[in-house]
Amino acid sequence: MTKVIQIKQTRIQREKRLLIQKAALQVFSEFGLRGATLDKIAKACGLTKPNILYYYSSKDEIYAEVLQSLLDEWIRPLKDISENGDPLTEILKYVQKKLTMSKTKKQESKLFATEILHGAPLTQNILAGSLKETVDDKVKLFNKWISEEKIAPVDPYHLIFSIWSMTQHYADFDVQVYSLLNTKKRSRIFRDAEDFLLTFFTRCLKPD
Amino acid sequence: MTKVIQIKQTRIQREKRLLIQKAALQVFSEFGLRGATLDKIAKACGLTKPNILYYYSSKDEIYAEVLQSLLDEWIRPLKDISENGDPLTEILKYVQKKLTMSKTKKQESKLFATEILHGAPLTQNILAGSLKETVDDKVKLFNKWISEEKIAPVDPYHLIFSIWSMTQHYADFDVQVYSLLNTKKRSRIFRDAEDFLLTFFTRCLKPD
DNA sequence: TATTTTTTTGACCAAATGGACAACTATTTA
DNA sequence: TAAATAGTTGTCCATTTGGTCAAAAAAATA
Repeated sequence: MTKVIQIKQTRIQREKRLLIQKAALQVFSEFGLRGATLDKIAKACGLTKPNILYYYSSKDEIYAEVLQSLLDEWIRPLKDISENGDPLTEILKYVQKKLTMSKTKKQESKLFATEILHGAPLTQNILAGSLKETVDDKVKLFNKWISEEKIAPVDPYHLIFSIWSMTQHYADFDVQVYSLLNTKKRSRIFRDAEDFLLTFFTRCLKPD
Repeated sequence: MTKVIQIKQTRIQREKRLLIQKAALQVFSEFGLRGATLDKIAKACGLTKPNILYYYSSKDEIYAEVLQSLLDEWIRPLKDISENGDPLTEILKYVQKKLTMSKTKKQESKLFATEILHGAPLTQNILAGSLKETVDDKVKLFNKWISEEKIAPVDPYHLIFSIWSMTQHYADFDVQVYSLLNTKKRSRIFRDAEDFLLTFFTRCLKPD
């Protein structure tokens, strides 16, 4: 009568879970948690609804997992800012990485934005936990660079916010950005944005 | 048998429609179009669901009206940038106004962000219409200022995007911003943000 | 105040949706 | 290859939700 608990994932489980996650990311980022339905996710990955519920016990569980795996990826580039490199170069490299992510990980960016926008019901503890740790760590580093006069004295927290907002804008608000540019400029949004941002941050961070 | 069509709004109609709009803004900005329910809106304004549907024929109609009245307000400060003032001062004033709006019109900002994020289904034509007109107009002005060497040569479109993103960040991502700051800094977010942004844009836009 | 018009609401409906489950099929494993 | 385990699906159910409607209540008007 004892129920056997399965420990190791089978090949099929790995494959199908990944398939579902991909489809879910797509659907969640387009419609949000509430707008997304299991039927939409099912259609997007070619499985049936009960089949999806065989791998995940609820819609919320899928959402939580997609969000979790996204968050790890989200924090990483910030961690990569190195104490040893040239301060300005390190920061500009971070800006570039974030901008690239806006281009290649648009769905992830939008899903993350939607989550925060609606009060981060599932993310609060991560924001206040591992993300805060990393941010505080880098703030300390930035303050060190400032005291050594290697970058201009600006509030490090707001500097980080400005990098996040300006880069993520090109993913989250892409519809608006596209609407406002003509065809010519549309084809080189990311090149222009990179030029702009690098010039911008260089001017702002160069020590006096 | 002819149905009499009512032209003028009664006092009660004006009052109740406003009441519903306010509640709807609150609910839509917190839950998004799909997450918001008529019951939630009803509770938020103390009316019954059928009563709400006496004033608006559908949930979508309420959403459309709330969004419309928000958009007008949204574009206005950009229009106010004056050709006659000092270029840098005019732009900094605009930054300040937008930042203030992030503080005082948080719900509006979030609702707008959610709409764009999810593809701007109801806003596309406005983005490509009156907003684009205003933006193009100001881009021309900025380019004039650049050619007169009154501000530094930066891409005016991306300059506008940067102002929007950095200021709106404090409304849309408030949960994240709050989570990452300690109590001391939390109490003066907007002061610090203003300092940061004004320094930032001054450094970037001062002609060489 | 009597009549008409506007406003309000309880009860109801149909569609959408998250999820349960038993029966069936495919895959592993012994 | 037989037994056991994993995977799949059609069918069903309960809840939520946008919206209807007729009747009652309140307000405006004559």
